[in-house]
Amino acid sequence: MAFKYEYARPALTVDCVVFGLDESDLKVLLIERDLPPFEGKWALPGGFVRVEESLDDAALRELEEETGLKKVFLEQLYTVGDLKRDPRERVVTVAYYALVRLSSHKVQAATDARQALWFAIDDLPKLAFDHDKILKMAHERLRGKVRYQPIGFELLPQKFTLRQLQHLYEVVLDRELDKRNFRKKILGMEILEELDEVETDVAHRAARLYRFDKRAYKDMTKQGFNFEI
Amino acid sequence: MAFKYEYARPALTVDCVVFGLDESDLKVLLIERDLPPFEGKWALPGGFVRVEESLDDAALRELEEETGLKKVFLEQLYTVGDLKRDPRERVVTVAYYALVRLSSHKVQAATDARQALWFAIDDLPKLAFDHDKILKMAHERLRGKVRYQPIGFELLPQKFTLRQLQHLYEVVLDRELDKRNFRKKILGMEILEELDEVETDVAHRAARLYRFDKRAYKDMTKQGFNFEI
DNA sequence: TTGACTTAGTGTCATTATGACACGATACTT
DNA sequence: AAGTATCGTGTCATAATGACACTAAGTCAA
Repeated sequence: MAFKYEYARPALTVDCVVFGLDESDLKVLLIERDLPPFEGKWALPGGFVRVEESLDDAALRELEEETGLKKVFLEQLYTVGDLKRDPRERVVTVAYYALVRLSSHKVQAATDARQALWFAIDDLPKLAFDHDKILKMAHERLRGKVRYQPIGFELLPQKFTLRQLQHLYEVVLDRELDKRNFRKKILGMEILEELDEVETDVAHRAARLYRFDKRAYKDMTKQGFNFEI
Repeated sequence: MAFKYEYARPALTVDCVVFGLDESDLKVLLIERDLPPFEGKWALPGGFVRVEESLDDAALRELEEETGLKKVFLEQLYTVGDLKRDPRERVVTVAYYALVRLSSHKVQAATDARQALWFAIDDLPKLAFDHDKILKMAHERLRGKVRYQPIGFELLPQKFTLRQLQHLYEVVLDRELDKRNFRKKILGMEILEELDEVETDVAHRAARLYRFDKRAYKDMTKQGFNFEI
């Protein structure tokens, strides 16, 4: 009990909503808590912010400690500070959301977590604290932002087919898109690099692979281009 | 020094970027600090979050204490927690932005502030801490959000002319809009209530007054309507 | 009262963007 | 060789956008 202050201070934590995508669903990574409160319950990965680290660093550190994930796309979401959200004491949490390429990251539980598991967003367990509220906000943010910022690519492998890209938008936006119109629109933006490769290991005609051309996108935004699906 | 914790805790504050609109400019409300650090410098109104109040309440309280403003539109913006942003110690601040009807609120400096003054957004003084960075974020958020959420009305009197509404968008978006197209678009949305009143005290033909019909807007959003300028 | 001045209020048309829609080509499987 | 699954492609009707100019109404000053 070495730190003393004149006025009471809320505890400060970070929590992360980690999204991933597979062939069928949008998924969220949850951990099973290994400590009270809510021991044994599912929760968002997260933990206390250290006094000598930035908020972003805290989120990245907790993510790695509890799930093994590194170098993921991470953006701040919202800060929640309701009075009774933690039964122990006043805790303010800075929530983040992260997007990961599901196929290329192995998750592994570690500190403070018995296990880390992917859940389909339509089939979630009950969550500890007010994490269901945070998760819902993150989902809404993703749905909104994916339409006007090219962040969806963070959910796909670096090389992907147009089918996969369309599938991403269909899953995140939760509605079907017309194949021809989608291809017309996304190719018309000229932000995809067409590769001389096709997908492998499929039992039918293989589709061409593309890569998101970040450079081209940045150049175009400077000239007033707006991404929009 | 009555409060002791096992680990060091950052201090937690709130800061508010308050926007107002007059006949010519978008304005921001700043206070002249009456206490160190940055005593005598201009800054965003804000202050420490009490352990028994929510973040939103803290923002509203600080706003009233330092500027006299009550019952304003307020939304959370971003949480900033860089290590050296406050010279005294680690301070994490939850930033908010507020929109007020400039004409109907008198501002008055109080606690911790020598004075509170409106500054045109293109003619700001140097600010304390990293408040210029926060202000810039708030401005970008406003520019972005005003296009797809009907929050601009918070900057106008309850009864306004289409000229004033168009002027709002021109000032916030920083580009000219075509009068006929603007009127066609906004009236076509059917979210404005046409009043049987015209503006007064103008030295030319008086324009009709309108009022934002929140009820109609809410009903329409439920049916999939999207506001967009 | 009249003429000058200032802003209100209004419609068309060309261009562009959107959204609906179907089929032959290709590659793998049996 | 036939079967099957997905790839990859174009047209057309409809809707949305954006450019553009004049008359009407009211105030003010001579």
